[in-house]
Order: sequence, then C-alpha cells, then structure tokens
Amino acid sequence: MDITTSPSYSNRLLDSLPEEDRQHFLADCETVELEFGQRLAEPGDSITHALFPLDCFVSLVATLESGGRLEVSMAGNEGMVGGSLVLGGRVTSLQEVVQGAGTALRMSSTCFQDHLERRPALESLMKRYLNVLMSQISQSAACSHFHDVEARLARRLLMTHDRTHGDPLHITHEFLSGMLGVRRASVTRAAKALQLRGLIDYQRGRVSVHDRPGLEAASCRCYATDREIYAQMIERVA
Amino acid sequence: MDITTSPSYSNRLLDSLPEEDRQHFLADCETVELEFGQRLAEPGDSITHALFPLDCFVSLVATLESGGRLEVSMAGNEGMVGGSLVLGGRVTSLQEVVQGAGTALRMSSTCFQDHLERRPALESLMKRYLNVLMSQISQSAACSHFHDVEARLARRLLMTHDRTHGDPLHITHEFLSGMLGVRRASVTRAAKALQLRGLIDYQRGRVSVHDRPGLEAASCRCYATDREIYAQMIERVA
DNA sequence: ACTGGTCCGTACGGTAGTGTACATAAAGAG
DNA sequence: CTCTTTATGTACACTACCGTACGGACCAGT
Repeated sequence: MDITTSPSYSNRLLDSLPEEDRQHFLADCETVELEFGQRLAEPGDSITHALFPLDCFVSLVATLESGGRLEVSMAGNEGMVGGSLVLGGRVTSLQEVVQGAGTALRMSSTCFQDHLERRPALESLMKRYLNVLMSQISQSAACSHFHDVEARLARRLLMTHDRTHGDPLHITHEFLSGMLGVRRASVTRAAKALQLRGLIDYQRGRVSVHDRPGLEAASCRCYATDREIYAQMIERVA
Repeated sequence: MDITTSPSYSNRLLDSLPEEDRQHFLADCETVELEFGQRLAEPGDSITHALFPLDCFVSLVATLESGGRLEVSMAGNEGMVGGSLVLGGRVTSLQEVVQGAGTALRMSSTCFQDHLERRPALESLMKRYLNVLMSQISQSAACSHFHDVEARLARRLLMTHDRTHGDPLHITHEFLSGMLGVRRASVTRAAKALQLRGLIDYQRGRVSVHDRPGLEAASCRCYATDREIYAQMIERVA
C-alpha cells in the first residue's frame, strides 16, 4: 500500500500540509503496528518519537500518585502523539495507551524537531494542533467534573467511533472505567441505559453504535465543542 | 520604582532570561494595574496582550455552555497569561479572571510574537512554560475529578498564598466556589474544617494561612506535584 | 442608630456516585 | 464438551456533594 496517496489510510493532520512538505515529511517516517492495550509511555518517560495514527488511536491519560486515572485527550488519525516535542519537551507527563489497534507513522524525536525547524508550514500546523489539544484538555477537565457518567460515556463512544471510522469498537467496561475515572459498575449501568434506549449495542468487549444522532443527543455538548475547536483551528485555517 | 531591578517586584519567568534578552523585553513592556474580579478575557476573545503578573495573579477558568466553571490554572509572578500566543494562537479558550489585584507587565500580541521570533532564549523559555501549563492543566483535571473539596481547597489556598507572597488573601467563599466548581456551602464547610484544625483563619473575605505545613498535609499531593513540574521545567533548565 | 448589602452558617431532602462482593454468562482453550 | 478465563449484571450500605433556602453576622453609608 502506498501511504502517500491512499485517502482511507492517512493522517488528517499531515494531509493538511502542502504537498511538498508532506512528501518530505513522509520520507522520514516509518510505519509501526500498535496493539490494543499497549502502553506507549508512562508519565516521566522521555519521548522517543512523534507518532501519527493512521487507523489506530491512542488515549492520553492523566494519572495521580494516589492511583486515579483520567483520560484527558485522545489522538487518532486527526491528531498526533508526542505533541510536547513541538514545545521542545523531552518527557511526557501523560500516560499513552493504545485504545484501538492498527498502524501509525512515526518519526524519531530529533528528526521531528529538525523538520519543525526547517518547515514553517509544519511548525505552524503543529502549533495549531497543540493549541487545540490545550483547549480540549481544559474542556475535558470541566466535562469530567460536571457531567454525569452517562453523558460522558456517550461522548467517549462517539469520539472512539469517529476514530475507528465506524468499525465496531473493541472496548470493555473495565477499560472504559479507567478512562472515565469511575467504577466498572458505573460504566455498566450507563452503558445499559444507552442500550435500552437503542443507541448502542454491545457484548463482551464489542460495542457498536446504532443510533448516532441519538447518541449525540445523549452526550454532553462537549463532544460538539471539541469538534468545533478542531475544525476552527486546523481545517479552516489550513 | 525600577522594574528592571527590584527583586521583590518582578516576574520570575522573565527573571530567568539572559540579562540582555530581559532588558530588550522589558523595554517593550508597559505596566498595568489590575483590579480584583476583573475579567481580562472571555472564551473566544482575541488575545490582545501577553501579560506578566508582578504582584497580582490571574485565574484561568474553563467554562461550559451549561454554565459550569472550573479553574484549570493560575498565573502569578511565576508565569504569564496569554500563553497560546507562543503557539501562534489568536483567541483564548479560557476565561481569565483577576484573583489578586496588583501590577503586571504587558506587551501587545504582535510585539510579543516579534520578540519570540528574534530571541531564541525567550522562545525556549516560553515553550517550556507552556509545557508546564499543559501538564498542570492535565493534573488539574484529574485532581478536580478525584479529590474532595477540602483537599482541593487547601491546595488552592496554598497556590494563592504563594502568589501573594504571604499577604492575607482577599477571597470570598462565593468566589472560591466558582473556582473549585462546587457550591458555596461546600466551600464553607471545607473552610470551617480547615479553620477548626487551626490551619487557616478567615473572616468576611479575608483568609490568612496560620499553619502552612499543616495546610500542605491537608492538601492533595497535586500541590507538590505542580511545584515539582515547574521547578523541573523552568528553574532547573534555565 | 438604623438600614441595606454582602458574606457566612446551617439545614433538609435528594442523588449520583463509591467500595465491595458475588452471581451469571459468553468466549476460548484443550 | 468441559474447563477456565474474561466480561457483564446486580446488590447493599455508604458518602460526598447537590439545590434550595433561610437566618444571622458583619460592614458601610446616611
């Protein structure tokens, strides 16, 4: 497969680069296969690569020393992992967990920073993405604090759905509970409520979205807000 | 007063610039007086200035369309307001509220971005600060979700105390409730608990810290973590 | 000294979540 | 086809915080 052209197998962020920059960039990337559940990094780890998901996606999880875990962002083919490289960062403060298996492009940190210096269009794009990321993390903070589990679950399923391009999702209640920062039993209850309303269907780690508009209505406004921020900062400007 | 030399009246971020860069930078700054409660920006507003608090401090508040408000970060003389200018951003996604009156330095956005391009040391510093900010916002998200009001209040009072250099704090329960994202009554209860333990004293909008170590013990670990991140990224590297 | 405004104390019932625990059900391995 | 593992369902007592509401305390102004 030619990753430089296939539209169904690309990274939207890189796609919005000018053609020349994009070719240069891809030339220095390698592809990697990511497995479900794989931990790409723990807080404090040094960042070895910038990663651009193609058909997979990765959760960014804030962890507390007391043990709490809360997903603050998610990167699929609309984004990247290792954003703080853009700020010259060497270590990550977030845990990075592969939530959807698949393929990604990656480039070593040093090489990535080289490209950033040489290619203004790339740097500008990455900066805009980081801006989006900060907004979304802030939004996420408020959302987790104020919205109930059911709405947050709906939002989260939609976000996952977007990043798997409609395939049924491989995700257990246990896993979701870690991301939402609640008990597994709370996820079960919320998931059942959504299922009873015919919005989703699931069985043993496989979730499928039945009624997308309904799910959007059940989710908090944060889902839409997130997309708007992205559209405004990345798509409209590019 | 000569803002270029007075140690008790400076911005720690700018202080860690090389002397020459610092002088250049200060030459293009003006001073402004900020009043308690003043809204510097609402979400969606365009950013007019980069702001560097001297003896005042500003809260960064995430707001939801449903009305929820949650403080995700705070900038005193250890930081700045308008950080996304470093990423080329033109609009803020956070509300900016003056929590402690006082003086700040400011520079117009365009001028600031000029300086960033011309002065690598400045750009590097600002990028590191932004990295800190992102880490702290993520931390904040998890903290607000998992820790109880009393611990979060203790943490918040310590953060305020740091930024007012020990002066008694001018802050009401009402105000705190907005920052912590809880009812005023919840603040009252938590504050009373802290007062009964002799950690703080307050009356009608004036809070003083009596037992700092005790307050640190009552706060969640997030307070210490925040400081460690800052020390590691800004002080140690500079 | 009264008055109005701001701020704090407290109370009540209600609810969404918690920790723990155990039972059931489906998938996969042999 | 059984056994084991993994995933989901459910239950119970409990807690932190909610929305609302009202009374009291302190301060400032006339």
